[in-house]
Amino acid sequence: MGVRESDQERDRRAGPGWGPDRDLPPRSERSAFRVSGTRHRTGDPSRAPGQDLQHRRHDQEAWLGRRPVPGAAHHRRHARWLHPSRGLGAGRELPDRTPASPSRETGDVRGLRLNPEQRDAVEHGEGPLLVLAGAGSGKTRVLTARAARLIEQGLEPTRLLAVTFTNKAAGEMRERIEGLIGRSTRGLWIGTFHSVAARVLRIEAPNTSRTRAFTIYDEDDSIRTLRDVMESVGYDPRRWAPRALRGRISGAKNALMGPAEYESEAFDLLSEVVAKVYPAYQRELERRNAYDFDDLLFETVRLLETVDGVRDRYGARFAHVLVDEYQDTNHAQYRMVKALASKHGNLCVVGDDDQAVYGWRGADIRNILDFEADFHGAHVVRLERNYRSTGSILEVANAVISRNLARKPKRLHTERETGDPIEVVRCDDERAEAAWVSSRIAADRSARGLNEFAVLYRTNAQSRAFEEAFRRSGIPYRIVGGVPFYERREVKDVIAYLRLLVNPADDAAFLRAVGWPRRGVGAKSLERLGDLARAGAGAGEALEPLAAVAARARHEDGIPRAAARGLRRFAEGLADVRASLSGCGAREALEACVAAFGLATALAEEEDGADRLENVSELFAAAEVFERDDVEDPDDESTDLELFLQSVSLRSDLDEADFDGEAVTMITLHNAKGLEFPVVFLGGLEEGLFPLSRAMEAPGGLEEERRLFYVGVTRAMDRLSLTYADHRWRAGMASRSAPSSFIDELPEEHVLPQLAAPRRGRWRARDARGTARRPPGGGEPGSRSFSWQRGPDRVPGRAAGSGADGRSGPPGELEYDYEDSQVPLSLAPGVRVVHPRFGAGEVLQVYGFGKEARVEIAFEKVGRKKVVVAYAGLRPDC
DNA sequence: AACTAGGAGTTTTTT
DNA sequence: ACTCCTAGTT
Ligand SMILES: Nc1ncnc2c1ncn2[C@@H]1O[C@H](COP(=O)(O)OP(=O)(O)OP(=O)(O)O)[C@@H](O)[C@H]1O
Repeated sequence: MGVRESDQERDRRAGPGWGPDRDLPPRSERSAFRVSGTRHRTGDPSRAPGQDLQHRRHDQEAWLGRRPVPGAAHHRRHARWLHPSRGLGAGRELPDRTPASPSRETGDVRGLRLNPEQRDAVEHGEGPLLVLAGAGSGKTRVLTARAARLIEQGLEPTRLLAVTFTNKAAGEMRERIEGLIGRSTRGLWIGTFHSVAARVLRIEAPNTSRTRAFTIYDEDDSIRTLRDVMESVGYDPRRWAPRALRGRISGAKNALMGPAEYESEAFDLLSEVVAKVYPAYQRELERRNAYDFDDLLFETVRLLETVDGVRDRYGARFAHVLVDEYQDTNHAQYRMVKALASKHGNLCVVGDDDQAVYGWRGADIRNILDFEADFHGAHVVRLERNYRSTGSILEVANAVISRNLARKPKRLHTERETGDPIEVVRCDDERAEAAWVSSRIAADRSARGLNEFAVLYRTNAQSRAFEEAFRRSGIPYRIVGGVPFYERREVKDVIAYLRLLVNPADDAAFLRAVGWPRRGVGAKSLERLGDLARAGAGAGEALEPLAAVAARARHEDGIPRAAARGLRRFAEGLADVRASLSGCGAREALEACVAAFGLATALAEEEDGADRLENVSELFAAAEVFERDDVEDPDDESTDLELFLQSVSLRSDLDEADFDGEAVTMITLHNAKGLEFPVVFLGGLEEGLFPLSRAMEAPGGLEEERRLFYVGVTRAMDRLSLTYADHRWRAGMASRSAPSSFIDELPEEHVLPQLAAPRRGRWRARDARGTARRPPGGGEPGSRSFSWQRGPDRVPGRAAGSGADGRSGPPGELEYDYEDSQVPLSLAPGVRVVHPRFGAGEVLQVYGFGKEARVEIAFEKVGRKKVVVAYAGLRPDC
């Protein structure tokens, strides 16, 4: 995962005399070494902390003269967080002030250049502190420097808690602090709210209803569980979408509303259902020894606020609490912070209300705006100088954000040169957009390293076109976030076995594992198994885990012979694996499961078996190098496997096989918050996509989208290009869209006159002839909300003329010919056609183009059907 | 029980 | 496009 690194890089350069860190090879190589260095530690918990440090130092020496073995770099956990823009981009800034002496000895972090306000914040003593400042003003630098300074002044790292909003930010902060103090930050609690909460819950397990080995349910697990629960409470999951229920419950938990509170506030039909299901769902999670994401926060707050002594214990344990991106905290997080810092009030939060982009998750900007009133006597620092971007970029950012009405005015200035104007590029479609970006990068490649480029976008789906373009032109890239590989079916399946090993009560894992590979156990048998569990429990008693019932499944219980055997063997297999494991290593456990249940064989036989196997072997690699240091604590006795699984659920680890070499970064705007890149391409600036129409449905949605745009703009250090496409494939259908309204908000003087990317392929609009055929209103009323929206204004004259082949088509039609397109499309919604078998009908919807094109047709006789144009033999009905 | 086709709902953003 | 679920088939 890419994260801002240049700061750290600069910080390193700041001190030519800074301990062993001087003369570092490029970042990536260092991480490569860390891989081998830290591998020793994995699975060797007996090693004393001191030894560990020595190891690290040893590695550091090795950096001086050696280059790493290529390929050794995979999966060192922090490596992934390194900022792509490390290196060149970062180096253009003058070195920071040189410290008087190597800081490792003196404990001086002031070699890091800080302006007076920043220094004020860094050196602020006890008591609450708020740094409220705009983008690129050095907030994170302050937070990091402050942490480093506290440690250098002798505070044990274990007594520091630093909380961030995303995993990337957490990893990055650790890196930065380590960079500053030149040694390991072992024992420092640093992580996301969720991971910190999970850790508290592990340590405090005796004070909770769960054991230390609890499972963390992700959204998918939650929904499945809810479905089960709904059924047992008597609601039909087809009538009430479990997904919607989950949303409500999640919202409630983040507002710290338990089932009882929720019930009293039920206000509509759905919430009445929720009120019934919520308590049952909580009981079920407890039975399964599981928490869902939101429980982590909820339970931690409950623990801190209501269980005697817990809050004081953590209050005493942490002398200081630091929170980054505070504007994105929701109520539960706020209460958690408050409880943790209540004893001493040493709470330092930094944030920017203009970058609040998680409202949809319950984040409340008031947390930061009211901080002063809330934490009495808080010291407030404001930073107004931006150190990141050129004048043009900053002006654009200022202009954009000033459009927001619900906002405290704030203006950033920079001393940097004006720089190049930003550019806005119009493209035909997403492929043209991606092609333009990639040709741009290819052209600049000689001048800049690929790590200096980033492509930002609103939705993950947009990465695909870029990916293809980069692949075509041989430009290495890395995708941050996206669909994580552990969300793939096969990976989840394999992980289910591990989960069951660790937490036998995890029915969701049981159901997954028992269903794959096939072992003669079907839905009926599983239902019977559930009956058995119910029969075995007395009234009010918790049901026995399904995995346990499975161990004694018998034909006499009404389970088919084969199924009963399958169940028993499954249970035995698990028991065997459990018995055979000598240690608690994740890799070891994985291997044992794969071997015992023939998982690899089963996978290999599947459709894209090779790919799936590949993914599973990546899982192996991830398990292999899993390190517990980030989650390690003297009070935390969890095993490696337990921690590994929890990390997986928290998405804090594992990644696709990304590598640390030179590569363009592709990342969503949300994920990019907090990062910086010399050259930024921000794609998809189209009305409906960005600002995203769905997001605008919520109150304040447009302003939040605009803040997100502001975040995007302010990621750029030197150059910024915005692109939009006239046509785009969205959700399986072609759409046209207008340029984003955000483009109109840009100050002209800083924008290069519009460019248009060269055309690729052929999107042709046909009009003129046949206009009469156009259906009134442009589409079928029943056919979703889609319409071609070909206003007369959009199709000047005969557009691109008739097709290359001279054929003309119906009106309002979009035609897209890529090189391989052989079937010029002459279909559009509303057109009447005749099918050789189904007869006459009217086109409702067109999916895809060329050979792949399919149309949905409402036939007069047989109703709606989807047919493949290339094979259907459709003729116009005239 | 296992497989398959068809359908329905999603495709914002993240922990 | 895509995944997941359901219903109907084998
Ligand atoms: N006093 C300073 N002197 C030189 N460079 C600085 C100074 N303060 C910050 N910077 C640089 O400015 C850039 C932005 O800093 P930082 O990331 O800490 O800002 P931020 O306020 O956290 O930004 P954002 O809100 O956008 O995440 C970094 O490259 C950092 O190294």
